[in-house]
Amino acid sequence: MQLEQPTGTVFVQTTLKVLGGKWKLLILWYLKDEPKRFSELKRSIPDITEKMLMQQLRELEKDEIIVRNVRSTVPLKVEYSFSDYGTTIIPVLTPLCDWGKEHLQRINS
Amino acid sequence: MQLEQPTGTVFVQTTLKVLGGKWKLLILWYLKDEPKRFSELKRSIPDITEKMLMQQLRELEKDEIIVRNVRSTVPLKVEYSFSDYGTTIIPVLTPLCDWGKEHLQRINS
DNA sequence: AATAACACTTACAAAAAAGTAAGTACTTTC
DNA sequence: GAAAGTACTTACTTTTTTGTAAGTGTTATT
Repeated sequence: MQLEQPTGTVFVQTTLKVLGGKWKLLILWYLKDEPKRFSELKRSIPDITEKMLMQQLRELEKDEIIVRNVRSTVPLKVEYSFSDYGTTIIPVLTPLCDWGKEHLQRINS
Repeated sequence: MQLEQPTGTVFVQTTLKVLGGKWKLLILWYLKDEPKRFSELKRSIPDITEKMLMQQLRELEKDEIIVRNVRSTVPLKVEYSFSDYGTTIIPVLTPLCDWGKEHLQRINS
């Protein structure tokens, strides 16, 4: 009785589960250079609703890509930033971005 | 009156539009080494319905990632394979796979 | 004292993606 | 000549994802 090992197909789909959907890549893109607060993210991505932003942040947090940092300062601030583990996904983002750029140029011609 | 240039956020989302969804990465993974016929793909991915397989193949074709080749042999055969342009997406697939593999190990521990 | 900002939460609705189940037209094998 | 394979197509339903719109409790500003 031997268990099947996961294959490449499983691996690519796993990544899509973490990065997929309409907003996650967008959020990560804005977060990758510096931590951002909830309201800053909302301003960076005006089309996202607060509900969606919240939901996607929570999921990225559960997947340990980002961390939520509450600063109990006078006006309470909540900052989201890449976790150490989360930064391992940046080498995925970069080729994704590069290809998208080429593809955009291609379809606009 | 100046038009805004697309940014990195637009680029990553463009790629997701082409690769996103439940099946496309899976299909491309099976296609990347050798051309496959419709029925071969269906056998490789038993869970996909014929409708979904057809739909996703058509979309990948429209995005010019794959090509559809009808061989007018005695039993008519239709082969799907990466286009030359389509192969430019393989450097995206590879990091996607690598990260997924690491992540799977991580969440299973 | 009213208004606004912050970081959310909730109930509900609409839209998009995926699945079900059947059928088509043709060919080959038993 | 019945059954099975190939490459699809269609109508319809279910599920998943996303959006709408309002509200909460706290603090800061005018």
